Amino acid sequence: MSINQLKLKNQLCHRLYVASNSIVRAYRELLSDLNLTYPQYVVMMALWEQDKITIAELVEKTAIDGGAMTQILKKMADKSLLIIVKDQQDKRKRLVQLTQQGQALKIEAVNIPNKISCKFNSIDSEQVKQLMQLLDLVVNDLGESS
Amino acid sequence: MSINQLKLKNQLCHRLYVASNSIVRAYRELLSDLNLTYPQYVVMMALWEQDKITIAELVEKTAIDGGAMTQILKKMADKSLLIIVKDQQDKRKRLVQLTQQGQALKIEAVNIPNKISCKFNSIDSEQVKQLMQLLDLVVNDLGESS
DNA sequence: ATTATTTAATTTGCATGCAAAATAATATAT
DNA sequence: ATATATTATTTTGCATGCAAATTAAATAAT
Repeated sequence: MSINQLKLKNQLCHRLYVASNSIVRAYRELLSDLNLTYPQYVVMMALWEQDKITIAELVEKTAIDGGAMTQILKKMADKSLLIIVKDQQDKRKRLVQLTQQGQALKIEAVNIPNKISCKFNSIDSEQVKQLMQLLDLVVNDLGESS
Repeated sequence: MSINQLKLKNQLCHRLYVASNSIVRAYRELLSDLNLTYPQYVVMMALWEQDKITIAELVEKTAIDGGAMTQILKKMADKSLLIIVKDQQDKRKRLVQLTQQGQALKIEAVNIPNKISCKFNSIDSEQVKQLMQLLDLVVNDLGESS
């Protein structure tokens, strides 16, 4: 019983590992046109939704590691997609703000979700919704312990 | 329409990204007892299923990148979990073989799947099965292009 | 048989993910 | 008010994931 559970075929985690790498890989070619990595794209999406937020808020929204976030933002600032300014009220905090170039990139990114959707032939939008709901349950169950 | 699709909340990929990191993180504490990282654990599971296979077969089974696999195997060999021997029939190939220590580790790992299962309170085994099936569909749809 | 092609692994360089330590600034406690 | 604790961010070190170049060995082609 427990021995079968040790098989890769029966493991949710390995499925997630493979699926996550697989879909990020699918994004990679589309994102290379925008000169963005996937985590950088996630940061852009978060900022397109709400601009001028703190790094902590960005970490919260994107679930990207804080240590990695510092590096990612630095590279994005080098590409003039955003600037990082000190919060005058609380000098520990830093605010991330899109440049015009960063805002403009949204127009080029608008079609990416559709292009990705086109790759899914054996799964309909209802199943995608279902999948996302199940994933949320998994994350919630795991997130409380940490 | 397309604009809503750009929101993180509506993106399957970001859900997968978060879920995958989240569950690997959950494994991390359990695996630290065995002195294994998650990818190393995946390699062990593959070898517990079938020992003495080529590196290419291991890459195929685990979906771990070939370049990374070289490094991972090197570290695992350093820990005396396995040895890497040349294939006498085809000297390009190398065979990966568990040591006694590597085989013995399986006994300590048997309980890990159960310990992980215990963390899932809001999802039953039927839903896990469903989730795995949906993930397989996603991977299949994406895998064919590459 | 010699050359060209393909296959199996390794190496290299870059971008995270993450834990842990270090910094800097604010808030708390006494 | 001063010492202590907490918060926000950065830094460091290690382990991948991945693309691209490299090396070695087996195959195919002429």
